[in-house]
Amino acid sequence: MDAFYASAEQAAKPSLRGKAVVVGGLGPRGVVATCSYEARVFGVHSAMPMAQARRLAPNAAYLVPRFGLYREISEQVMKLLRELSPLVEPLSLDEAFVDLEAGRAAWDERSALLAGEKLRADIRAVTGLTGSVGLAASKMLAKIASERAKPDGLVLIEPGTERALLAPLSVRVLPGVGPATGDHLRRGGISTVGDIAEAGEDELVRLLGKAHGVGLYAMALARDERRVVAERDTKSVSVEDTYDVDIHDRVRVRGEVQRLADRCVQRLRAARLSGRTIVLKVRRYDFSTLTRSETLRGPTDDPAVVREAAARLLESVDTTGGVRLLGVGVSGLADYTQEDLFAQARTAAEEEPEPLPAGEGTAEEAPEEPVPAARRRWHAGHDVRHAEFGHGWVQGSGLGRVTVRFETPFSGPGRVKTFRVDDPALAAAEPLPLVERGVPPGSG
DNA sequence: TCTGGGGTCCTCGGGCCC
DNA sequence: TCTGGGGCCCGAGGACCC
Repeated sequence: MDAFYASAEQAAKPSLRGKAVVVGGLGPRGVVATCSYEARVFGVHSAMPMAQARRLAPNAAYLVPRFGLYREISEQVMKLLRELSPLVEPLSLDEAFVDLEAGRAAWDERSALLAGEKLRADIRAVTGLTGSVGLAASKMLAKIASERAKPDGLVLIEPGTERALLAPLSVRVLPGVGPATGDHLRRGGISTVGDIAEAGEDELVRLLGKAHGVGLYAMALARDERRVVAERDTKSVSVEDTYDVDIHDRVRVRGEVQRLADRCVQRLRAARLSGRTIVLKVRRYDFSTLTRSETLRGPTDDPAVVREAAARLLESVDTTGGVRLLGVGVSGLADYTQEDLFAQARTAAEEEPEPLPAGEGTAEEAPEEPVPAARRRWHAGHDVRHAEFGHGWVQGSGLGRVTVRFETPFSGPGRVKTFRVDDPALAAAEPLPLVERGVPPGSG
Protein backbone atom coordinates (compact mmCIF):
# COMPACT_ATOMS: atom_id res chain seq x y z
CA MET A 1 0.00 0.00 0.00
CA ASP A 2 1.23 3.49 -0.78
CA ALA A 3 1.85 5.82 2.20
CA PHE A 4 -0.66 3.57 3.89
CA TYR A 5 -1.71 5.35 7.10
CA ALA A 6 -1.68 8.76 5.46
CA SER A 7 -3.66 7.51 2.46
CA ALA A 8 -6.26 5.95 4.72
CA GLU A 9 -6.63 9.26 6.57
CA GLN A 10 -6.98 11.17 3.30
CA ALA A 11 -9.67 8.76 2.16
CA ALA A 12 -11.51 9.24 5.45
CA LYS A 13 -11.10 13.03 5.48
CA PRO A 14 -11.90 14.78 2.18
CA SER A 15 -10.38 18.07 3.31
CA LEU A 16 -6.95 16.40 3.50
CA ARG A 17 -6.87 15.03 -0.04
CA GLY A 18 -4.01 16.52 -1.99
CA LYS A 19 -2.56 17.96 1.24
CA ALA A 20 0.48 17.21 3.32
CA VAL A 21 -0.53 14.69 5.99
CA VAL A 22 1.77 13.37 8.70
CA VAL A 23 0.76 10.43 10.91
CA GLY A 24 2.70 9.59 14.04
CA GLY A 25 3.18 10.28 17.72
CA LEU A 26 2.21 13.85 18.56
CA GLY A 27 3.94 14.06 21.94
CA PRO A 28 7.23 15.90 22.41
CA ARG A 29 9.13 12.71 21.58
CA GLY A 30 6.97 11.46 18.74
CA VAL A 31 8.30 10.30 15.38
CA VAL A 32 6.71 10.12 11.94
CA ALA A 33 5.11 6.75 11.16
CA THR A 34 4.00 7.62 7.62
CA CYS A 35 3.40 10.78 5.65
CA SER A 36 1.60 11.54 2.41
CA TYR A 37 3.55 12.13 -0.79
CA GLU A 38 2.58 15.79 -0.53
CA ALA A 39 4.44 15.95 2.80
CA ARG A 40 7.49 14.15 1.38
CA VAL A 41 8.00 17.11 -0.96
CA PHE A 42 9.02 19.11 2.14
CA GLY A 43 11.57 16.46 3.11
CA VAL A 44 9.42 14.75 5.72
CA HIS A 45 9.89 10.98 5.93
CA SER A 46 9.23 7.97 8.16
CA ALA A 47 11.13 7.76 11.48
CA MET A 48 11.87 11.49 11.47
CA PRO A 49 11.33 13.22 14.81
CA MET A 50 7.96 14.94 14.74
CA ALA A 51 9.50 18.24 15.87
CA GLN A 52 11.68 18.25 12.79
CA ALA A 53 8.72 17.41 10.55
CA ARG A 54 6.81 20.37 11.98
CA ARG A 55 9.66 22.68 11.13
CA LEU A 56 9.84 21.36 7.58
CA ALA A 57 6.06 21.28 6.97
CA PRO A 58 4.41 23.60 9.49
CA ASN A 59 1.12 23.63 7.59
CA ALA A 60 0.70 19.89 7.23
CA ALA A 61 -2.08 18.03 9.07
CA TYR A 62 -0.66 16.12 12.04
CA LEU A 63 -2.64 13.05 13.07
CA VAL A 64 -2.40 10.24 15.59
CA PRO A 65 -2.47 6.76 14.02
CA ARG A 66 -5.75 4.80 14.12
CA PHE A 67 -4.61 1.20 14.03
CA GLY A 68 -8.12 -0.19 14.26
CA LEU A 69 -8.99 1.42 10.93
CA TYR A 70 -5.72 0.37 9.30
CA ARG A 71 -6.17 -3.20 10.52
CA GLU A 72 -9.61 -3.42 8.95
CA ILE A 73 -8.29 -2.20 5.61
CA SER A 74 -5.33 -4.55 5.91
CA GLU A 75 -7.62 -7.53 6.42
CA GLN A 76 -9.55 -6.64 3.27
CA VAL A 77 -6.32 -6.53 1.27
CA MET A 78 -4.92 -9.75 2.75
CA LYS A 79 -8.18 -11.46 1.84
CA LEU A 80 -7.67 -10.44 -1.80
CA LEU A 81 -4.11 -11.78 -1.66
CA ARG A 82 -5.27 -15.12 -0.29
CA GLU A 83 -7.62 -15.44 -3.24
CA LEU A 84 -4.48 -15.48 -5.40
CA SER A 85 -2.55 -18.05 -3.40
CA PRO A 86 -2.54 -19.90 -0.11
CA LEU A 87 1.07 -18.77 0.33
CA VAL A 88 0.73 -15.22 1.62
CA GLU A 89 3.37 -13.86 4.01
CA PRO A 90 2.37 -10.56 5.62
CA LEU A 91 5.32 -8.34 6.55
CA SER A 92 3.26 -5.64 8.21
CA LEU A 93 -0.24 -4.20 7.96
CA ASP A 94 0.45 -2.86 4.48
CA GLU A 95 2.85 -5.28 2.83
CA ALA A 96 2.96 -8.99 1.99
CA PHE A 97 4.71 -11.53 -0.20
CA VAL A 98 2.52 -13.77 -2.37
CA ASP A 99 3.74 -16.93 -4.11
CA LEU A 100 1.73 -16.68 -7.33
CA GLU A 101 2.96 -19.98 -8.74
CA ALA A 102 1.91 -21.88 -5.64
CA GLY A 103 -1.59 -20.51 -6.11
CA ARG A 104 -1.52 -21.11 -9.89
CA ALA A 105 -2.41 -17.43 -10.21
CA ALA A 106 0.52 -16.92 -12.59
CA TRP A 107 2.99 -19.12 -14.45
CA ASP A 108 4.80 -16.71 -16.76
CA GLU A 109 5.42 -12.99 -17.22
CA ARG A 110 2.18 -12.32 -19.06
CA SER A 111 -0.04 -14.06 -16.54
CA ALA A 112 1.86 -12.40 -13.69
CA LEU A 113 1.30 -8.96 -15.16
CA LEU A 114 -2.41 -9.69 -15.59
CA ALA A 115 -2.71 -10.97 -12.03
CA GLY A 116 -0.83 -7.95 -10.70
CA GLU A 117 -2.98 -5.41 -12.50
CA LYS A 118 -6.17 -7.18 -11.51
CA LEU A 119 -5.02 -7.18 -7.89
CA ARG A 120 -4.35 -3.46 -8.00
CA ALA A 121 -7.80 -2.81 -9.43
CA ASP A 122 -9.40 -5.04 -6.79
CA ILE A 123 -7.55 -3.27 -3.97
CA ARG A 124 -8.74 0.04 -5.31
CA ALA A 125 -12.34 -1.16 -5.62
CA VAL A 126 -12.48 -2.78 -2.18
CA THR A 127 -10.52 -0.25 -0.11
CA GLY A 128 -10.58 2.96 -2.14
CA LEU A 129 -6.79 3.09 -1.75
CA THR A 130 -3.92 2.48 -4.14
CA GLY A 131 -1.43 -0.32 -3.84
CA SER A 132 1.74 -1.10 -5.75
CA VAL A 133 2.91 -4.48 -7.01
CA GLY A 134 6.41 -5.82 -7.59
CA LEU A 135 6.74 -9.01 -9.63
CA ALA A 136 9.94 -11.02 -9.64
CA ALA A 137 11.48 -14.43 -9.12
CA SER A 138 12.41 -13.94 -5.47
CA LYS A 139 11.36 -12.09 -2.35
CA MET A 140 14.27 -9.70 -2.46
CA LEU A 141 13.63 -8.73 -6.07
CA ALA A 142 9.87 -8.50 -5.63
CA LYS A 143 10.45 -6.12 -2.76
CA ILE A 144 12.82 -3.97 -4.78
CA ALA A 145 10.33 -4.00 -7.67
CA SER A 146 7.47 -2.89 -5.43
CA GLU A 147 9.57 -0.01 -4.07
CA ARG A 148 10.18 1.11 -7.62
CA ALA A 149 6.50 0.72 -8.47
CA LYS A 150 5.36 3.17 -5.77
CA PRO A 151 3.16 5.05 -5.84
CA ASP A 152 0.26 3.36 -7.59
CA GLY A 153 2.27 1.29 -10.03
CA LEU A 154 3.48 -2.15 -11.08
CA VAL A 155 7.02 -3.23 -11.90
CA LEU A 156 8.16 -6.60 -13.20
CA ILE A 157 11.80 -7.62 -13.10
CA GLU A 158 12.41 -9.89 -16.07
CA PRO A 159 14.30 -13.09 -15.46
CA GLY A 160 17.88 -12.74 -16.66
CA THR A 161 18.05 -8.99 -16.04
CA GLU A 162 18.42 -9.17 -12.27
CA ARG A 163 22.16 -8.78 -11.82
CA ALA A 164 22.47 -5.95 -14.31
CA LEU A 165 19.63 -4.17 -12.58
CA LEU A 166 21.11 -4.61 -9.11
CA ALA A 167 24.74 -3.78 -9.89
CA PRO A 168 24.55 0.04 -9.89
CA LEU A 169 22.17 0.26 -6.92
CA SER A 170 23.26 1.24 -3.42
CA VAL A 171 23.98 -1.61 -1.01
CA ARG A 172 21.14 -0.16 1.06
CA VAL A 173 18.55 -1.75 -1.27
CA LEU A 174 19.57 -5.19 -0.03
CA PRO A 175 17.54 -6.60 2.84
CA GLY A 176 19.52 -6.46 6.07
CA VAL A 177 21.69 -3.51 5.07
CA GLY A 178 20.83 -0.56 7.27
CA PRO A 179 22.80 2.52 8.29
CA ALA A 180 25.43 0.63 10.32
CA THR A 181 26.18 -2.10 7.77
CA GLY A 182 26.03 0.47 4.97
CA ASP A 183 28.72 2.58 6.69
CA HIS A 184 30.77 -0.51 7.45
CA LEU A 185 30.74 -1.54 3.80
CA ARG A 186 31.50 1.97 2.58
CA ARG A 187 34.58 2.11 4.79
CA GLY A 188 35.64 -1.12 3.14
CA GLY A 189 35.29 0.56 -0.26
CA ILE A 190 31.96 -1.07 -1.08
CA SER A 191 29.01 1.17 -1.95
CA THR A 192 27.04 -0.58 -4.71
CA VAL A 193 25.61 -4.06 -5.07
CA GLY A 194 28.05 -4.57 -7.95
CA ASP A 195 30.93 -3.79 -5.55
CA ILE A 196 29.75 -6.63 -3.29
CA ALA A 197 29.66 -9.10 -6.16
CA GLU A 198 33.16 -8.03 -7.16
CA ALA A 199 34.58 -8.16 -3.64
CA GLY A 200 33.74 -11.84 -3.29
CA GLU A 201 32.30 -13.91 -0.51
CA ASP A 202 35.49 -14.18 1.57
CA GLU A 203 35.84 -10.40 1.77
CA LEU A 204 32.17 -10.01 2.78
CA VAL A 205 32.57 -12.61 5.52
CA ARG A 206 35.71 -10.84 6.70
CA LEU A 207 33.84 -7.53 6.90
CA LEU A 208 30.49 -8.64 8.29
CA GLY A 209 30.89 -12.07 9.80
CA LYS A 210 29.74 -15.45 8.59
CA ALA A 211 25.97 -15.33 8.49
CA HIS A 212 25.60 -11.78 7.28
CA GLY A 213 28.48 -11.97 4.82
CA VAL A 214 27.40 -15.18 3.13
CA GLY A 215 23.79 -14.04 2.94
CA LEU A 216 24.60 -10.62 1.54
CA TYR A 217 26.97 -11.97 -1.08
CA ALA A 218 24.24 -14.32 -2.32
CA MET A 219 21.74 -11.45 -2.45
CA ALA A 220 24.17 -9.34 -4.46
CA LEU A 221 24.28 -12.11 -7.06
CA ALA A 222 20.46 -12.07 -7.08
CA ARG A 223 20.43 -15.46 -5.39
CA ASP A 224 17.58 -15.54 -2.88
CA GLU A 225 16.02 -18.92 -2.17
CA ARG A 226 13.91 -17.83 0.80
CA ARG A 227 10.46 -19.37 0.58
CA VAL A 228 7.20 -17.54 1.13
CA VAL A 229 5.96 -18.78 4.50
CA ALA A 230 2.30 -18.32 5.25
CA GLU A 231 2.29 -18.75 8.99
CA ARG A 232 4.99 -17.66 11.34
CA ASP A 233 4.83 -18.34 15.05
CA THR A 234 5.14 -15.31 17.31
CA LYS A 235 8.49 -15.41 19.11
CA SER A 236 7.97 -12.67 21.68
CA VAL A 237 5.40 -10.24 23.04
CA SER A 238 6.37 -6.88 24.48
CA VAL A 239 5.09 -3.45 25.43
CA GLU A 240 7.06 -0.29 25.94
CA ASP A 241 6.42 3.37 26.65
CA THR A 242 8.51 6.42 25.98
CA TYR A 243 7.73 9.14 28.49
CA ASP A 244 7.25 12.75 27.51
CA VAL A 245 9.62 13.71 30.32
CA ASP A 246 12.34 11.51 31.82
CA ILE A 247 11.33 9.74 35.02
CA HIS A 248 13.72 10.23 37.93
CA ASP A 249 11.62 8.99 40.83
CA ARG A 250 12.57 5.38 41.52
CA VAL A 251 9.17 4.65 43.07
CA ARG A 252 7.44 5.86 39.93
CA VAL A 253 9.80 3.76 37.78
CA ARG A 254 8.80 0.68 39.77
CA GLY A 255 5.13 1.53 39.33
CA GLU A 256 5.50 1.96 35.58
CA VAL A 257 7.28 -1.39 35.28
CA GLN A 258 4.39 -3.07 37.10
CA ARG A 259 1.87 -1.46 34.75
CA LEU A 260 3.87 -2.51 31.70
CA ALA A 261 4.12 -6.07 33.04
CA ASP A 262 0.33 -6.19 33.36
CA ARG A 263 -0.21 -4.83 29.86
CA CYS A 264 2.28 -7.33 28.47
CA VAL A 265 0.48 -10.22 30.16
CA GLN A 266 -2.86 -9.01 28.82
CA ARG A 267 -1.42 -9.17 25.30
CA LEU A 268 0.10 -12.56 25.99
CA ARG A 269 -3.21 -13.94 27.23
CA ALA A 270 -5.20 -12.41 24.41
CA ALA A 271 -2.92 -14.33 22.05
CA ARG A 272 -3.35 -17.46 24.19
CA LEU A 273 0.38 -17.68 24.82
CA SER A 274 2.68 -18.07 27.76
CA GLY A 275 6.42 -17.59 28.00
CA ARG A 276 9.52 -18.50 29.97
CA THR A 277 11.80 -15.49 29.60
CA ILE A 278 10.92 -12.11 31.05
CA VAL A 279 12.77 -9.12 29.58
CA LEU A 280 13.05 -5.66 31.07
CA LYS A 281 14.13 -2.83 28.78
CA VAL A 282 15.38 0.52 30.00
CA ARG A 283 16.36 3.47 27.86
CA ARG A 284 18.19 6.06 29.91
CA TYR A 285 18.22 9.84 29.67
CA ASP A 286 21.19 9.67 27.27
CA PHE A 287 19.39 7.18 24.96
CA SER A 288 21.66 4.31 26.01
CA THR A 289 19.51 1.19 26.11
CA LEU A 290 19.96 -1.87 28.22
CA THR A 291 18.00 -5.08 28.71
CA ARG A 292 17.89 -7.50 31.58
CA SER A 293 16.25 -10.89 31.31
CA GLU A 294 15.43 -13.84 33.46
CA THR A 295 14.40 -17.30 32.33
CA LEU A 296 11.88 -19.12 34.51
CA ARG A 297 11.70 -22.87 34.93
CA GLY A 298 8.54 -23.05 32.91
CA PRO A 299 6.25 -20.82 30.83
CA THR A 300 3.83 -18.53 32.60
CA ASP A 301 1.04 -16.09 31.80
CA ASP A 302 0.53 -15.16 35.43
CA PRO A 303 0.62 -11.38 35.90
CA ALA A 304 1.99 -11.71 39.42
CA VAL A 305 4.90 -13.85 38.22
CA VAL A 306 5.77 -11.47 35.39
CA ARG A 307 5.45 -8.44 37.68
CA GLU A 308 7.77 -10.00 40.24
CA ALA A 309 10.36 -10.98 37.66
CA ALA A 310 10.28 -7.52 36.08
CA ALA A 311 10.66 -5.91 39.51
CA ARG A 312 13.65 -8.17 40.30
CA LEU A 313 15.29 -7.26 37.02
CA LEU A 314 14.77 -3.56 37.69
CA GLU A 315 16.73 -3.85 40.93
CA SER A 316 19.89 -4.57 38.91
CA VAL A 317 19.52 -1.38 36.86
CA ASP A 318 20.84 2.03 37.80
CA THR A 319 18.21 4.63 36.86
CA THR A 320 19.82 7.68 38.41
CA GLY A 321 19.91 10.36 35.78
CA GLY A 322 16.43 9.42 34.62
CA VAL A 323 14.80 7.01 32.17
CA ARG A 324 13.02 7.97 28.95
CA LEU A 325 11.65 4.51 28.08
CA LEU A 326 10.61 1.41 29.94
CA GLY A 327 9.51 -1.88 28.43
CA VAL A 328 8.52 -5.37 29.52
CA GLY A 329 8.54 -8.38 27.21
CA VAL A 330 8.09 -12.12 27.30
CA SER A 331 9.85 -14.58 24.99
CA GLY A 332 10.46 -18.29 24.88
CA LEU A 333 6.78 -18.66 24.06
CA ALA A 334 4.63 -21.74 24.26
CA ASP A 335 1.47 -21.80 22.19
CA TYR A 336 -0.54 -23.09 25.08
CA THR A 337 -1.15 -21.82 28.58
CA GLN A 338 0.95 -23.82 30.96
CA GLU A 339 0.73 -22.33 34.39
CA ASP A 340 3.81 -22.34 36.51
CA LEU A 341 2.33 -24.23 39.41
CA PHE A 342 5.19 -23.48 41.76
CA ALA A 343 4.84 -19.75 41.16
CA GLN A 344 1.07 -20.02 41.32
CA ALA A 345 1.27 -21.53 44.77
CA ARG A 346 3.79 -18.95 45.87
CA THR A 347 1.57 -16.03 44.87
CA ALA A 348 -1.82 -17.54 45.62
CA ALA A 349 -2.24 -15.49 48.74
CA GLU A 350 -1.36 -12.27 46.98
CA GLU A 351 -3.53 -9.93 45.03
CA GLU A 352 -5.68 -11.87 42.61
CA PRO A 353 -4.98 -10.88 39.01
CA GLU A 354 -7.97 -9.99 36.86
CA PRO A 355 -8.30 -12.70 34.27
CA LEU A 356 -9.36 -11.55 30.82
CA PRO A 357 -12.73 -12.96 29.79
CA ALA A 358 -12.20 -15.69 27.22
CA GLY A 359 -12.20 -14.42 23.67
CA GLU A 360 -11.88 -10.77 24.60
CA GLY A 361 -9.60 -8.49 22.66
CA THR A 362 -6.34 -6.85 23.63
CA ALA A 363 -5.94 -4.05 26.11
CA GLU A 364 -6.27 -1.29 23.56
CA GLU A 365 -9.67 -2.61 22.48
CA ALA A 366 -10.94 -3.15 25.99
CA PRO A 367 -13.65 -0.71 27.03
CA GLU A 368 -12.13 2.13 28.97
CA GLU A 369 -13.22 3.34 32.34
CA PRO A 370 -15.79 6.10 32.03
CA VAL A 371 -13.84 9.35 31.98
CA PRO A 372 -15.29 12.51 33.49
CA ALA A 373 -16.32 14.81 30.63
CA ALA A 374 -14.00 17.57 31.75
CA ARG A 375 -10.99 15.25 31.51
CA ARG A 376 -11.76 13.70 28.12
CA ARG A 377 -8.87 13.66 25.67
CA TRP A 378 -9.50 14.49 22.03
CA HIS A 379 -6.83 12.97 19.78
CA ALA A 380 -6.02 14.74 16.53
CA GLY A 381 -7.53 12.78 13.66
CA HIS A 382 -9.92 10.65 15.70
CA ASP A 383 -13.57 10.47 14.71
CA VAL A 384 -16.33 12.14 16.71
CA ARG A 385 -20.08 12.59 16.48
CA HIS A 386 -21.92 15.75 17.44
CA ALA A 387 -25.61 15.62 18.34
CA GLU A 388 -26.42 18.45 15.98
CA PHE A 389 -23.68 18.56 13.34
CA GLY A 390 -23.14 14.85 12.84
CA HIS A 391 -19.90 12.98 12.03
CA GLY A 392 -16.52 14.68 12.02
CA TRP A 393 -12.95 14.42 13.23
CA VAL A 394 -10.76 16.23 15.72
CA GLN A 395 -8.53 18.79 14.05
CA GLY A 396 -6.91 19.87 17.27
CA SER A 397 -7.50 20.60 20.91
CA GLY A 398 -6.06 22.66 23.70
CA LEU A 399 -6.90 25.38 26.21
CA GLY A 400 -10.17 23.66 27.00
CA ARG A 401 -11.33 23.75 23.38
CA VAL A 402 -11.58 21.12 20.67
CA THR A 403 -11.81 21.93 16.97
CA VAL A 404 -13.81 19.54 14.81
CA ARG A 405 -14.15 19.31 11.05
CA PHE A 406 -17.50 17.87 10.02
CA GLU A 407 -17.05 15.65 7.00
CA THR A 408 -17.26 11.99 5.97
CA PRO A 409 -15.49 9.97 3.26
CA PHE A 410 -18.28 10.90 0.85
CA SER A 411 -19.22 14.39 1.92
CA GLY A 412 -16.61 16.57 0.28
CA PRO A 413 -14.57 18.99 2.42
CA GLY A 414 -16.52 20.01 5.51
CA ARG A 415 -16.88 22.93 7.89
CA VAL A 416 -14.85 23.51 11.04
CA LYS A 417 -16.39 24.27 14.44
CA THR A 418 -14.90 24.69 17.90
CA PHE A 419 -16.39 23.40 21.14
CA ARG A 420 -15.53 23.23 24.80
CA VAL A 421 -13.74 19.93 25.52
CA ASP A 422 -16.54 18.97 27.90
CA ASP A 423 -19.38 19.75 25.48
CA PRO A 424 -21.96 17.03 26.21
CA ALA A 425 -23.14 17.01 22.59
CA LEU A 426 -19.74 15.69 21.47
CA ALA A 427 -18.81 12.01 21.65
CA ALA A 428 -16.07 9.76 20.31
CA ALA A 429 -17.15 7.78 17.21
CA GLU A 430 -16.04 4.78 15.18
CA PRO A 431 -14.37 5.31 11.79
CA LEU A 432 -16.75 5.19 8.82
CA PRO A 433 -16.22 2.74 5.94
CA LEU A 434 -14.11 4.18 3.12
CA VAL A 435 -16.12 2.61 0.30
CA GLU A 436 -19.84 2.54 -0.29
CA ARG A 437 -21.42 -0.34 -2.17
CA GLY A 438 -17.99 -1.20 -3.55
CA VAL A 439 -17.57 2.24 -5.11
CA PRO A 440 -14.44 4.06 -4.02
CA PRO A 441 -14.70 7.75 -3.18
CA GLY A 442 -14.21 10.04 -6.15
CA SER A 443 -15.13 7.44 -8.75
CA GLY A 444 -18.88 7.92 -8.79
C1' DT B 1 17.38 17.23 14.75
C1' DC B 2 17.22 14.34 18.66
C1' DT B 3 15.61 10.09 17.98
C1' DG B 4 8.23 5.36 18.62
C1' DG B 5 6.58 0.73 19.14
C1' DG B 6 6.45 -3.85 17.88
C1' DG B 7 8.99 -7.27 16.33
C1' DT B 8 13.11 -10.55 14.16
C1' DC B 9 17.71 -12.36 13.76
C1' DC B 10 22.71 -12.60 14.74
C1' DT B 11 26.89 -12.47 17.65
C1' DC B 12 29.51 -13.05 21.55
C1' DG B 13 30.95 -14.36 26.14
C1' DG B 14 30.28 -17.26 30.07
C1' DG B 15 28.72 -21.34 32.43
C1' DC B 16 27.74 -26.09 32.35
C1' DC B 17 28.14 -30.80 30.87
C1' DC B 18 30.24 -34.56 28.58
C1' DT C 1 43.70 -33.83 39.01
C1' DC C 2 44.33 -30.69 35.27
C1' DT C 3 43.37 -29.13 30.61
C1' DG C 4 40.78 -28.74 26.43
C1' DG C 5 37.03 -28.80 23.14
C1' DG C 6 32.34 -29.09 21.43
C1' DG C 7 27.54 -28.33 22.10
C1' DC C 8 23.96 -26.08 24.35
C1' DC C 9 21.65 -22.62 27.05
C1' DC C 10 21.45 -18.09 28.94
C1' DG C 11 22.00 -13.16 28.98
C1' DA C 12 23.27 -8.87 26.78
C1' DG C 13 23.70 -6.03 22.99
C1' DG C 14 23.34 -4.53 18.21
C1' DA C 15 21.32 -4.17 13.71
C1' DC C 16 17.44 -4.19 11.00
C1' DC C 17 12.54 -4.00 9.39
C1' DC C 18 7.88 -1.72 8.89
